[in-house]
Amino acid sequence: MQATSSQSPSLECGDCPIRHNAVCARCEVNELEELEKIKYYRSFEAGQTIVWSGDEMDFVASVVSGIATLSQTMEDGRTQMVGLLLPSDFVGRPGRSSAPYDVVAVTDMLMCCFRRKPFEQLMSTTPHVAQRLLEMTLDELDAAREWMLVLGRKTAREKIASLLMIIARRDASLNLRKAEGAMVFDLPLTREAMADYLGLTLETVSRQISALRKSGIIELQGKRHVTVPDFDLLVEEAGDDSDGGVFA
Amino acid sequence: MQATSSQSPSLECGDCPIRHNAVCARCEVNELEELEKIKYYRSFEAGQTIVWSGDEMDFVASVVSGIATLSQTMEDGRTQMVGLLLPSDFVGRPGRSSAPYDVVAVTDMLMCCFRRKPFEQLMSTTPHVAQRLLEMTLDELDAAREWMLVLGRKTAREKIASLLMIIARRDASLNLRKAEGAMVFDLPLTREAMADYLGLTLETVSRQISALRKSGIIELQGKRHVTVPDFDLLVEEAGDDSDGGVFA
DNA sequence: GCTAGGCTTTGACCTAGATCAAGAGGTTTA
DNA sequence: TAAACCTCTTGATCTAGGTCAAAGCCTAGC
Repeated sequence: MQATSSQSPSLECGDCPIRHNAVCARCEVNELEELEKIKYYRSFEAGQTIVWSGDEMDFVASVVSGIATLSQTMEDGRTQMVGLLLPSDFVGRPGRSSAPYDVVAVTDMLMCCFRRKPFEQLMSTTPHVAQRLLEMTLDELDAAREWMLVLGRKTAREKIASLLMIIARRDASLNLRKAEGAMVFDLPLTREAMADYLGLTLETVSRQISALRKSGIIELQGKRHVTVPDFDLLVEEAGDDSDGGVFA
Repeated sequence: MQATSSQSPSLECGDCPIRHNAVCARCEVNELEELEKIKYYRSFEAGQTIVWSGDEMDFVASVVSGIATLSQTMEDGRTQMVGLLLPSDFVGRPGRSSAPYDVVAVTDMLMCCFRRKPFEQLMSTTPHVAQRLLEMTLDELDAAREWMLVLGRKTAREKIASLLMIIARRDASLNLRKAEGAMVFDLPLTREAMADYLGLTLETVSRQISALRKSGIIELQGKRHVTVPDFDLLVEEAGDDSDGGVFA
């Protein structure tokens, strides 16, 4: 972790926006106090690399606000995004000191960090943290496997539709709405980042978005603002039987 | 779980071949006794479907011996394998009753099963089971993400080399050897299963295996018996920087 | 207002891998 | 001994998506 970052003013766990979804979700008041003692906040700017693959990583953290990507790069430059980090998602792995992926802030971010050793210590004494972390990891594993189907078997058009679907669902759940009917949201990713996530080139992403627009599946206001007139049509295009939810 | 299966004679946990790798690896003697009380064995024949996606699944299990695949299928028949289950791997998810994937026995198999409810109960009282399960799930998440790079960005030739590499590594670690120099092993999968894992067609798999043979990267005795004269050359072909290990 | 530098779109062309088709081993059944 | 079935290989052709190239749009800075 070489990136510079600013220290932020402290925040009470009780007021924390991710209090009921993050790794601390299941904690009792006394457990929360233990966490409170060792936590600290860091913020990162859009575009900043938070962790470089291979680096020592002496902390773990929860995303409080903002979005980051997790990605792998081959020697020749080909890159594949392997995860999208949204508020309440957990970064780092207890028991491992070096980072296996690059973590890059897509938007400005605030993270709630814990030094790794004290956190590991705390995990063995407060079962609710470990329980919640297991639950979150199992969800992420499901999401990764869902994505393997997208990468391995879906067409470019289906891939784009799948990504839009996930973003729309996530956005809906964030605003406590249901994923159905007409939906409006912003794309948090550039065309290139979308391509990295979908195993495509940015040109193909651009073409397929245009194609979906021409078919009336989506409407665009500017490059990033999307309207989906009928969510069911989008789901259809994604070729998806699962009524999703892993990312939700 | 509709599949018929035979009940097998009991086995002492102390003599169990996966005792030190499975979900029970960290258990103390007394914890093992608790597990012993609720475990039961089932065996399955090669080709048998162990669980159908969507089915109720009222048990969880460890693979004792044999190999199974985890896969997803779209309505139109496209399928993607999302995991390979080897001895000591865990199947099922505490807290979830319906199976998200098809689980199919590739070889004859023996599984050590636990009814889900008692297992969940036991998990909350014996921290070592939950701890180990978290560790195993994190490893699987890494493996899944490693595979996302293979599916999203590698060429057919690199995909095949990656798969051979994983199988060779796993085989070596099973026989307590190092993955290096000359290696010999059997392919546990048909060309079609390999294609399902790699997001390719079986014809492409066949062609690329022939191509690797012609380049001298591998030698074949029959269809399934493989000799790798120089493991480093294979790793080179896989285009892999990571010195692997996630599957090991 | 003008220019520079990101993003994004679109076009023309090319290629890796899919699809379609035929046949070669091998092994089970009869 | 053959017939029926697998699994696998190889060839011919097609196409989705990649590659290369050129502009179009926006915002930022001057």
